[in-house]
Amino acid sequence: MPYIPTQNAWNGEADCRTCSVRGSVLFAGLQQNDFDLIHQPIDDIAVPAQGRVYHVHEPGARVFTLRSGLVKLVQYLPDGSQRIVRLLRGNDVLGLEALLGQPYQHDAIALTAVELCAIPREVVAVLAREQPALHTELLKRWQQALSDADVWLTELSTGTARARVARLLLRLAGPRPVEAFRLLGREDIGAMLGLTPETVSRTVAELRRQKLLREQGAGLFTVDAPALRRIADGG
Amino acid sequence: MPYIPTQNAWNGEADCRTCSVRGSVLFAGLQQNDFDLIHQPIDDIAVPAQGRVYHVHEPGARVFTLRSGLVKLVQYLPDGSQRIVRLLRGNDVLGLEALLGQPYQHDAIALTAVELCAIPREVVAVLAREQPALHTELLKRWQQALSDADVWLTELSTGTARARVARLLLRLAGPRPVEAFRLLGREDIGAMLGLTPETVSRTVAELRRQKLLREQGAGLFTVDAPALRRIADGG
DNA sequence: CGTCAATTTGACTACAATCAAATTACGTGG
DNA sequence: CCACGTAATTTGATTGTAGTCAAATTGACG
Repeated sequence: MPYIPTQNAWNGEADCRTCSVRGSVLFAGLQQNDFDLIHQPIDDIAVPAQGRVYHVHEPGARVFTLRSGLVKLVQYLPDGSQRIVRLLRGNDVLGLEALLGQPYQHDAIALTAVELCAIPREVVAVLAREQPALHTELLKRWQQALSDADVWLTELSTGTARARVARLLLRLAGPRPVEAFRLLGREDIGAMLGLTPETVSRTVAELRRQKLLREQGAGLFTVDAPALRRIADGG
Repeated sequence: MPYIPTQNAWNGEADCRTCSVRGSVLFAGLQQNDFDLIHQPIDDIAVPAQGRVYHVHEPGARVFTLRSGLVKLVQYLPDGSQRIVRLLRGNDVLGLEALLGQPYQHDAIALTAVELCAIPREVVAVLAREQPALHTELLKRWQQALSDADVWLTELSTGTARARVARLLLRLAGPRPVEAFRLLGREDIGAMLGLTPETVSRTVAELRRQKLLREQGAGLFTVDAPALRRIADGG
């Protein structure tokens, strides 16, 4: 049962010189004439929640910049069970493997409604050749992804269920836990932490009883960051 | 107790135009005059078992090519416990983050006696600029590392202790499990799989009783690959 | 309001962690 | 080469935590 019926991406604008990629860190510093080098369309894409951005093993034709929303990268085990190996949010890049002519390594699935720019790999290749700055930026993204993967492994796959859930909540809450955030489905959380949905449910429920996780209404939550950090660090 | 007394690298040859980096996949295709671009020494380094290639947070001055031996990349949790996030073997590259001017992200520790080439980041940068082929090769290495990290997480941090150990053994045995291999210490195996040394010991012992793992003498082992695969896939 | 899926809760089991002790392997110096 | 001391590994007994299976509840959506 690894396969969820595919909900395809919705293709929008055919060209987006004015689109916000230009404001994204990835493309910051490009001049107008750099955009003249682009001979293929950069698509502006919207994907609804649960929709697929790309499918594992699909030939990697485009690199994506995430403009808004949340995307999960999923990998499958032979027995059909799944593991979420990374979460991507605003301004993250996905599908970098396309630049090497490789097929995509994961299923990329939208967790919320998502907007992204789909850039043909040829376009990125050309721009990178002309613009060393963009090029360096790409390398940094690659390294960032790698570093994320390592931290993900270390933090979210080690320790008790309580500690793992605490670490994930801190991550979802963001660097300064001022604003409320939306909680993910129990199954997704389980797939990130290597736990069953039931265990996640129980653990979350307990944290809520202890008021370390508080619902603000409309499915939005805030955390008691210091307390969670204690648990995360093995308190 | 996260710190093991550092055993430093042993510096050897000051220059190695004739050294085997040239034969490595990374530098394959370079011409003699490409080597003329090198104005800084490429050191040939030997590190004894348990020695450190580099230390986490140390400024990343050089990229390394592993010529022989086995290296682990280690990351630490706030509580001092450690997790091995990758294993590197012949012809793998480590310390790529140095190319971006970043500090090293891990402790790189030799599991066996190790030989490697230490290449100043400036050298790689220059060569990469002159030789698009090398450049592409670098990107591939980066992507490879990322892909390894994802598989590592999915395979080695998911499922029962039995399944994890089975997957690790298959990995250590190599693609075609013809030749014998050396088993790692129980603590290291534990740090890779997220298990305690005791659990690893018990699990390994059971696999040996079932003759799915056989000692050939001198601490060398062979596996019953098909049987282990069944266990790995949740049989 | 009814249906279906997701979540919660409960009871029980299985598995791995922990603590402790015994044994083995290994490097060192006699 | 052997004896010793130390570290690593194995084994045992017990506890604690998470998995499993099942049922009840909630929630979303038509």
